[in-house]
Amino acid sequence: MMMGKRLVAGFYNGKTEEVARRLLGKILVHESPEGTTAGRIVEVEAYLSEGDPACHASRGKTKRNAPMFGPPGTAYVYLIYGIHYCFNVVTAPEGIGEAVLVRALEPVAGLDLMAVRRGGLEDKYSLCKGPGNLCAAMGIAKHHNSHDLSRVPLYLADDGKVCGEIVTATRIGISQAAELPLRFYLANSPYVSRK
DNA sequence: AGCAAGATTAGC
DNA sequence: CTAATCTTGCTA
Repeated sequence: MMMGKRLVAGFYNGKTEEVARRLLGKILVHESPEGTTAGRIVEVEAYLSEGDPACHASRGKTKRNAPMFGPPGTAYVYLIYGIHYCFNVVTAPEGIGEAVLVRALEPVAGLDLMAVRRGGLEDKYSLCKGPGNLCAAMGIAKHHNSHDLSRVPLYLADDGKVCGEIVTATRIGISQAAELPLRFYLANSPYVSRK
């Protein structure tokens, strides 16, 4: 299944906010043993190393956030509230702890498998809505932590499709630095978790 | 060794 | 608005 060109290292050049915006419209693909699922990124949030206490890396490197300090294009996957996984793309150069949280996808392949993973949910607009939900639908879990996103089975690709207007907003679900404009989503997408 | 907090979600 | 559920990191 061809989902476009894999993203290469140069894609991550520039500030994390810019890379976050650049990730909108790109495709996340998971070729799992159960089948392939893929979704177009429609909503993201940037987490920065400086002036951003909401960022997991803001208090230095620990066992948990270590992948955030790895090379750009690394996956940072963690369990939140003991129940849901959150999927991030490491964006800053190695040694700097920054990442982009993917908050919503427009499903583009493997919708049936996504529905099964979501417990029979059939509404395509809800399949990958929210960071925990998209991980469930895509079959992303803790064993993907630290994975190199230029390689199978989990990778990012660009199918060349141009995305529309980008809206800048504040991040969801955080208590610190909640006023920073670090959330970005596609204005015309019905798959965004919240407008 | 104990404990509070957490980039969420579904259900009342 | 709250419970569910568990790993991590900080404090003692």
